[in-house]
Amino acid sequence: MSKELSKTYDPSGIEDRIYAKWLEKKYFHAEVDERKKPFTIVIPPPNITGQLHMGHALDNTMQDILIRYKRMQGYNALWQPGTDHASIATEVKIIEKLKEQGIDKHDLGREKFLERAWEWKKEYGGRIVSQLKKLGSSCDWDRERFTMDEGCNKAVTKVFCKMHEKGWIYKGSRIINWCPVCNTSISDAEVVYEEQSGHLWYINYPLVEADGTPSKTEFLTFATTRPETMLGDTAVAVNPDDERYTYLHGRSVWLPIVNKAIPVVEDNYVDVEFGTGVVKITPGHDPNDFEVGKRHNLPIINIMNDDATINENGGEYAGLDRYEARKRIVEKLKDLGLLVKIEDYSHNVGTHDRCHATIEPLVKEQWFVKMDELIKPAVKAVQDGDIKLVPERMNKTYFNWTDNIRDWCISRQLWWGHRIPAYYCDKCGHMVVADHAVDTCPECGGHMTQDPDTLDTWFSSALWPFSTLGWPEKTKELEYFYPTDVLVTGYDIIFFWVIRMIFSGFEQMGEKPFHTVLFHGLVRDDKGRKMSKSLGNGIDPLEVIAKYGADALRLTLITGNAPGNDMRFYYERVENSRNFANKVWNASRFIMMNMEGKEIHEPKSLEPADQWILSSLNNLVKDVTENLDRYELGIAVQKVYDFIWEQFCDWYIEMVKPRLYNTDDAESQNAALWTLKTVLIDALKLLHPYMPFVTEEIFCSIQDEEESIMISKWPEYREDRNFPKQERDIEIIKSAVRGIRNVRSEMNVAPSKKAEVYVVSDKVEIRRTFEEGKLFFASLAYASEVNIQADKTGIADDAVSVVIADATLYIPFAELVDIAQEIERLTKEAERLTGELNRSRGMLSNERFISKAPEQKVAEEKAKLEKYEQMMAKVQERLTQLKG
RNA sequence: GGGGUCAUAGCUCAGCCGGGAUGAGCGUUCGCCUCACACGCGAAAGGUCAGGAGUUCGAUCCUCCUUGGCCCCACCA
Repeated sequence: MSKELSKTYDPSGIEDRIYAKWLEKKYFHAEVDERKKPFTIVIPPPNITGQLHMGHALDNTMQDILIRYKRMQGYNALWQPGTDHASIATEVKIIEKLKEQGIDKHDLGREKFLERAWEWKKEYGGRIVSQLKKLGSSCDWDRERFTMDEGCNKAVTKVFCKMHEKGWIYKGSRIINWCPVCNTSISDAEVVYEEQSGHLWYINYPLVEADGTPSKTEFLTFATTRPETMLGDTAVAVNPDDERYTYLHGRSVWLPIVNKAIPVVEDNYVDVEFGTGVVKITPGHDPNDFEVGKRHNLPIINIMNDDATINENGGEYAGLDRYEARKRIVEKLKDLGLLVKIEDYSHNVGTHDRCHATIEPLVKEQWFVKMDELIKPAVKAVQDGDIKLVPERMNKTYFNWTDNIRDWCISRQLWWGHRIPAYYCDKCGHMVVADHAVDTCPECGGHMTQDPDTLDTWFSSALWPFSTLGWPEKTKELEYFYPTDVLVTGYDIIFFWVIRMIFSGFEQMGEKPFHTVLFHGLVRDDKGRKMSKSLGNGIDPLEVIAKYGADALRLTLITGNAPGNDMRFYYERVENSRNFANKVWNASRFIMMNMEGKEIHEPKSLEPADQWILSSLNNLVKDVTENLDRYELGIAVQKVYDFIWEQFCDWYIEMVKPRLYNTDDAESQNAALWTLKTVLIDALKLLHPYMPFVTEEIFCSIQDEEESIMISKWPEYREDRNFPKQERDIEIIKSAVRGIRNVRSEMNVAPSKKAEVYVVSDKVEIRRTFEEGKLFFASLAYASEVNIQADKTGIADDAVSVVIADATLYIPFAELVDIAQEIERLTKEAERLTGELNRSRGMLSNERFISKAPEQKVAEEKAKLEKYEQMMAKVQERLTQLKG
């Protein structure tokens, strides 16, 4: 049955072999089965450009834990996998690659470019998937999807058409964020603000005289960080309540360089406190100015080309880069004597989250999703707890966004992505939005051309929970698995993705996409810095797997961290996880070695130690299950870890060794072996979601009945394995042993010396249990035998005499340290009990409590009070005894 | 400007929404290669739970204030 196992656990080789077996047996595959309850998770689709990083590793480990746990609990567990086309990220990559070959995207043309993109997808798109497999992810790979596969495309087009019909998708000319490097518009969420040091230029505009010419004496001073935008100025604004400038009302100022008059407008947007209290208004290139312009009907002048060079509206500056134009305009203003001063100024500048180029606000015609109505059910669902965010504090972040929501700019000037299903007539300009290609204009019969733009990559991700299950077709999968259960993701994409999935789910399916969102934090480096390519501080999960095994990596990512918090990753922690895998391995190896050649049967009677460990395991099962149900993955596994290492390995296995080695008592030996095996198997099951490989490997070696731990049954709490008395007894024995070890260590007793311990105690249970018994702790130090014998000598009650190296020590039984410490402890205990007694008495003398609280509560309180009083009496008695 | 979050052992962090700081890993000190495991075993040292005030019989946990980090959102020209 069992075979020779190596001394240390070596995950390499084992993991791939086991994963291949799981795949072959189709354990990951879920079919619709009305007899079973579904449990569904959709994967946050990794980008096809992606390489597995620590964030993925964490995210997918969490999902795998939940899905394996539920699968073992008997749910029909589906982990729906897939990848994301990642419109802009991929396009950028392909452009880069083309550049290496000296090819420009536009020279290649759209069609050829897309061919390259698909080739690229074919070549690299599967890379991340194979990396996820290395991690042990139990995704149903037969159902793998892609955001640009046929079904998803259908879903996207359908949603676009539906929402357009409803008026919730519209085309409009608005100020948008323009990335001059990527040459596309981007949504607000994609803008990241970076602190940049720049300058504040104070500039004078001359007032306009009554005859329409610029004044030579009267000037208006204002400050700007972007002087070049003056080419597009169409007004100057002051606050209507600013008394300094009331004289300006109704007047105009002269726009130098451009040489024309522009009006002074009054608007509350202007902050009286800042700068000079005067703002130049450039509606074409500033979101706030755009709003001001709308309020005052100001013309919009676009002065910039898509590549952020100045266009023909910039006169002599046309063709210059924005920064070059800035330089020259400042020089010119200086020459004109209109430059007042330059201050150093540090301010936030919007940049593109992909390429970090400074974004340029531009007025362009783009497609938008109207958010005000769409967002309502999404807000309500979280408010009502219909969708739970874990940890709960994420609600605030969520509402912070929904309360300030703006329309979503969904069109991108990119080629790789879902092309907008809008068609325009070349002749009359008529537009048709349709879910099929439209060639001829229904109005004039002219030729129609499709909108060149594609959709924001998050548009398709928003539909992911139902598009992957077959929507818009009415599939049995959709019926059965939707709504899904838990979504696991990082808090950093709550706006990009989570909210958009929620409102899309309600809008398209009429139902939430999932009932729980489990957020995790960022994985940082050992110094707490974000892992990034530019810093070069990223740790490759695949390297960690290669060196320590996937189990060790998984355990490291899950422990020592509360939900939603960022975590630091460092190798010492991985080593600890690896050590734990090894510990489990060796404990199992020990048990298997002792099982060798023996027929183990369920014992007729168990010894207290066996009952103790079974009972502890029983509690553990309950604890772990409860914590998993609360998504406390870290706490749950910590408990398994402690149980296996401390209770099971350090105590139980050591306690049981004499029985294993004693061939005279076959019954006792069998009971010990049966218990070892039983406890180990259940503990392995509890550990399996976290460390799937090592647990599977051991499980398959130690028993023949079942072929895989991953489809075995999750342990359940059993009343018949609840032995509270034995738990207490063994705890006392443990504290006795600890006390003895303590004394040994402090007295520096040579390992070869034998320690004899005589217990004289009124603890009847102990006496009965270990009467003339022998506890052998090989690990105590060499040959330390602890004889616990009753009534050996007549020492005081509750004390132990330890004979070590010919000296006899007396140790108080309760603590087995010394009397002073016990007195201290008891004094504290008395203090605590005083508090408890006061509270309890207070409550019971409170009429309102007596009259209003449920009877059961009052009874409980009374019982408590009685208990406290008894405890207090005991403590007091013992204290006087000790002091006396 | 708005919001969140953190401050617990030398380091990194847990601590179950008021009741003995039970802590964990790493590190440190001491003793051990004991026939599962030195990726191990045993023992120990180390914390006025940031500071202050309040509520309470009782606060690391609740309220307020102060200080110092981190993050998100908005963005003032």
